[in-house]
Amino acid sequence: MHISAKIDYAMRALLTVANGGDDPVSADAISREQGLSIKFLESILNDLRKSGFLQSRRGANGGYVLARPADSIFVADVFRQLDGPLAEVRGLRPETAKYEGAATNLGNVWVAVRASLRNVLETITLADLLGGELPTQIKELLDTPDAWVSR
Amino acid sequence: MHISAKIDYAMRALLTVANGGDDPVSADAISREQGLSIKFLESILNDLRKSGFLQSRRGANGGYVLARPADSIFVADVFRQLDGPLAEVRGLRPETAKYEGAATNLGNVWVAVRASLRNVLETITLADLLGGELPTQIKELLDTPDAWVSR
DNA sequence: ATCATTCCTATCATTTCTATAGGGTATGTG
DNA sequence: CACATACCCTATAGAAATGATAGGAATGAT
Repeated sequence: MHISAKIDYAMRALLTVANGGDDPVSADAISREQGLSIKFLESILNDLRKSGFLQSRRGANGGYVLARPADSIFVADVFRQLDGPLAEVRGLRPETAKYEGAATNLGNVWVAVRASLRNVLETITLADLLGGELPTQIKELLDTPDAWVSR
Repeated sequence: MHISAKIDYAMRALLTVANGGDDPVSADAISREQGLSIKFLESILNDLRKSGFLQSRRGANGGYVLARPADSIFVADVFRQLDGPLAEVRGLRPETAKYEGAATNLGNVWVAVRASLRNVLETITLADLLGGELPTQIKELLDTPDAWVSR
């Protein structure tokens, strides 16, 4: 799974905005705090606004605030709006890919992949990430030291 | 997560070959059974051979056989050889991406994503898929009807 | 007015993805 | 030995995605 720069930047931008509370946070401020290219960031902020995650205010002292509470924005929501479905096979939904002969059961793998991604991405909110308290089953995933090493 | 045509075709090819037992299965036969473009398939079969999954035999009655037992080839192995690491963020390993300020905890999400992918892809073998019996925790993932609908 | 800031459109270089083409090479069979 | 079969290698290429950059228009606060 390739997690794109776009999603990574979008999450960082959302967290920075959420961290600012009710005060608008400007693109420039986000760009500086997170070290992101301003122009690329601008286009992502625009996507986030159009997707209903952010509200913007123009002019002096303008910037962005969350359009919804931080505990109602799940990581999965951001993925779906900016990158499309969590899991696709050759551009198809996992459950729609049909297989013949020896590959009959392969579809089950792709559906299981999607289900396991959902278990992570649909349970974590912006508020969780700001507070540093992740859901129990995520903590369990991270508690095995094995989770932190490359294979 | 985009599961590429390459991985999809590779899995289907491996399963078809595995299904043939000790008899070599030709690229042409795989292409016909699975409905895959012959030339693209050939290049994938070559990758699979170089990666140590397949053994090839040239000439009449040639084709491919598994180079290792079907119960020792995990889906994750195929991903890693053909597509690289299971999860990457901007081309980096999940645990190496560092985050500042409000995004401090974001890295945990990516590590959790990888861990959950491992729970699926590192537990399913070619033999499981041929036999139609998947590991218990995968069955549990698939048993909820929810797993089969799009979001 | 002026300045800060978002918003819009266009462009673009690079890489990845999904192939296709053509011929070279090895091997088993008759 | 000839021949058919089938893998093997290199090169090319169109399309899409990725990760930006540029310039200026619109808006809002003071």
